[in-house]
Amino acid sequence: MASEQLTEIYKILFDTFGPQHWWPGETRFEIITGAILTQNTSWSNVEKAIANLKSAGCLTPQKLNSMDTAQIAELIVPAGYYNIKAKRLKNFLNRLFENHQGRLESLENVGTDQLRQWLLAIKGIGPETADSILLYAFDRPVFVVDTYTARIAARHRLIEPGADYEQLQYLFESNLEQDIQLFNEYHALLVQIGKNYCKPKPKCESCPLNKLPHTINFEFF
DNA sequence: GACCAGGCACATC
DNA sequence: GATGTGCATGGT
Repeated sequence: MASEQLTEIYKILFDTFGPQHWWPGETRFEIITGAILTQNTSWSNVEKAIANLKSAGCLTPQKLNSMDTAQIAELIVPAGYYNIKAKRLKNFLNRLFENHQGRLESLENVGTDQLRQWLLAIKGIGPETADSILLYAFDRPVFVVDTYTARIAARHRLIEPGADYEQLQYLFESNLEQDIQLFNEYHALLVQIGKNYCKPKPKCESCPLNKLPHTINFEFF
């Protein structure tokens, strides 16, 4: 049964790594900004960009919205893809000011499905970024899927290799309690073990999940 | 120097 | 609908 396996995996990960305290970020807007900046980028690089924005006093919707794309790009260089990410931040802000007067609090009243659609309609926000924002900035019970989630689920035979985002999300959401804190911790723990063991060149021999009764199959990768 | 990172949009077939 | 490519810095 998938739910039992998912619960067992969670237990091992939590016992091994402990609470991850996600999302790192002092404000809701910092979390949203980080979610866009971390697209296909290591968090250590994102931290430098966030620090630049903070020390420039730009980490609020109002301040960032008053800057042009080139100015933003300059500050977020360490995060990589800085031109496209500056545009994506502007896309988000443009929509936030058009529809909600630049007030993030105004989004609190929007239903989860509707908020997800609103986010996905912004160019540069895909399913993972949208769901990260929903879970970590707006405390909605949405499971965040990323490349590690896909690899780990496939290696443990929980899903077909090549499964798409929706299928992976359904696997977790339909087999776990709809618990915001559980979803928060689970995704963070998957990233943690992913970074350490579940890379394209995996280190399965020493992986804590290798103790599980079901085997990991390398043939797919 | 190669490989990888907490994706996404767009072109092409 | 599936597959390929550009975007870019910084750590291992």
